[in-house]
Amino acid sequence: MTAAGGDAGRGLVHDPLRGGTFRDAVRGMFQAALERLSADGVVRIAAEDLPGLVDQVRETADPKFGDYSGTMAMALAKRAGLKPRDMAIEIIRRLDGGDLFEPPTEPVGPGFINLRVREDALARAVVAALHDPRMGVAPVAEPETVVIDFGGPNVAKPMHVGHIRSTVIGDALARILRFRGHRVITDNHLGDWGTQFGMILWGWKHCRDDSRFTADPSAKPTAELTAELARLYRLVRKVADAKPEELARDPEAAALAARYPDTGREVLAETAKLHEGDPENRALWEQFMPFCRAEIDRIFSRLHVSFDHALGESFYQPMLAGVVAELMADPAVGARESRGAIGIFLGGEDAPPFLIRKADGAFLYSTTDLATLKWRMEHWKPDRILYVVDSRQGPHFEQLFATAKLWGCGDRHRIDGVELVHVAFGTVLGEDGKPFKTRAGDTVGLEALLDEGVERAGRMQHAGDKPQPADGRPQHDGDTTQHAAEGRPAMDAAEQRHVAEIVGMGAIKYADLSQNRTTDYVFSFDKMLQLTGNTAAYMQYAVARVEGIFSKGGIDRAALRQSTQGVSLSTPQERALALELMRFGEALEDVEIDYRPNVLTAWLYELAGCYSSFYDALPVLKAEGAERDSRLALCDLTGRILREGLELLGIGTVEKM
RNA sequence: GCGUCCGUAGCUCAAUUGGAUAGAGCAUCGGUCUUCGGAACCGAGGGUUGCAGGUUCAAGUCCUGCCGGGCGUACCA
Repeated sequence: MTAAGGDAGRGLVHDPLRGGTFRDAVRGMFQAALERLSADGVVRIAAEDLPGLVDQVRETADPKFGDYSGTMAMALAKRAGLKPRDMAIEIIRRLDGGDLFEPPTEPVGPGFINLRVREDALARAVVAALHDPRMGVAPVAEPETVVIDFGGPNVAKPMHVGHIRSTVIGDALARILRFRGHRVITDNHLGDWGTQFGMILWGWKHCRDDSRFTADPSAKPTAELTAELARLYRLVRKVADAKPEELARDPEAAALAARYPDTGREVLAETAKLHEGDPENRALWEQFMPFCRAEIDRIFSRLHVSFDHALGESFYQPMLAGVVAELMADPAVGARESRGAIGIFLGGEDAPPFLIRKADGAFLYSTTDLATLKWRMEHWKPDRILYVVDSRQGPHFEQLFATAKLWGCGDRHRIDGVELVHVAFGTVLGEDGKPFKTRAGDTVGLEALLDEGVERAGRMQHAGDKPQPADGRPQHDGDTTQHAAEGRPAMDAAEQRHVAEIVGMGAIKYADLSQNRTTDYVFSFDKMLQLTGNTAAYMQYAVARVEGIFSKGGIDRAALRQSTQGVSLSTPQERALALELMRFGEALEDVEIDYRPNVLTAWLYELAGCYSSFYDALPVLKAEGAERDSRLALCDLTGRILREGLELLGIGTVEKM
């Protein structure tokens, strides 16, 4: 028997008491009803149409319509020559809600079939989740090996605010897929072999500032060398581009451009020499690389992002010539010479070919990506590879994937089954609505953003939340405790710094993750660092309130989680909270469908909102008996799920803030 | 030119991929404040979803045309 719809199709349990979702249970019910409908001859439904119809089960737009809704009656009606409403009635007649749902009554509007979860079923599901270390979310039935390629900064090139997207989105997807039960392999595909290194080599040779480097640069602290390399990169880039308006603003670059008019070509020559194994360039590269990697590690570690592997472009360098030879020898691919370069003509003669070797003999991004793909196929045998990369590289990935399928990447049988996905994200725009240029020198640096986020979070801790006193005392005077808002727990300076780091970092990550990854967004310091409203701080605050209840009440949470006592959901706030808690698994499933972390942020915001309303309306510690225990159980589960949900986004939580 | 993505409230963004009355945050205005933490809660105002057609039970979403913009378009990554 095959179930349909979402994970149900992969044989997951439908029972919300055993890690299934209510949504899957509803889908299972509709599937059975539709099969009966077809058997009874009301309307013929082909087996292959069933999943699509059953997937039309979703949560309702408004609680007044119940909790879940099926819309397939309206689509089916025409085929059967029935009115949508009559078709809905035929379906309802065959729908068995079991002991999970209120018996459906009659269709609403043009033919919506609405279902409401029974209160006792919801309460039992909450208790089951309370007892479950995974909080009611079962792992996927068929785990896959998923390689996620993200981060991938260019070394020796300073990171700016546009660089956090790949890192933050990729890290969140890795965590979520792992929690879902997949075997996830993360790889930081560092740009350590490209043209930017040619710029640095040229700069090192022509305009290195010796006052910053006396004898042996490797004796210098990491920060000094990397800062000088960054300076050289920015400078040489301007000289090589030789744009009059840029040179007009930078006398040093202008002077160099006048002295070395052929810098652009020379930079490419330095790159080519490095690739050919020129001893001097190779030695410099080896000298710089540990510092560059240390610098990158430092930033990623501050972001709490780690990778299973960091195999940069240089790692694949020895394989590139072989890849090109293979592609040329393979008639299925037909790579050939054109205008001195070597390319693959995927779209016929008219469309631009996929170039894999330049006329000067140097290899390209595309060559490295093909070698990388082959290496990953051989060593990791993935079912899926996700590339979390800027959407502007869409055409590159189309060509890459098309070539990979033609070529086979060393395993022609296997490649057909591998899902290659460009998880594209939009561009970060400046306040003027134009993209931040990686190449423009004056963008907001990533580290400055992180520092400012932490600083603002720190200031918030000292902000008096009551209205300003009449005597106009300054609100922020640097004092760490005296003017803290009443009711806030006391913290020492070290704790405060820790909290500020978590909250500040969370705000920045959340600001990015909460938007649809595919749309461009306008970067705003203030928006990025906001701490009220729909922000990570809102969820972190809800967690801290949960913690506050348990510490103030001296509650034994371990005992609470083993309690066999049921919960009661008699108020609207308790019911709404409970229902939201049970949708954790649905949210995670939906994230994976399109690799969209903002589905999770939106749901977490809903959940935290339900908790805040619950918290505001109903006493917990001051409630009595079974009611108190029931509410404590809801608090515990909410705290755990919020914490886990944030963790899956790479965002930390604190017990006090 | 061709390809591609986009245009939603004053601002920044959502919208379960064709579903019900297009939702949030910020900003504005009003209320909650002797009860577990006010980074909170409750409420109000604010929209011809760029424009014009079309498809159907149903369109911000799909199709056509126009207007405006982003990005890409052979040896950067």
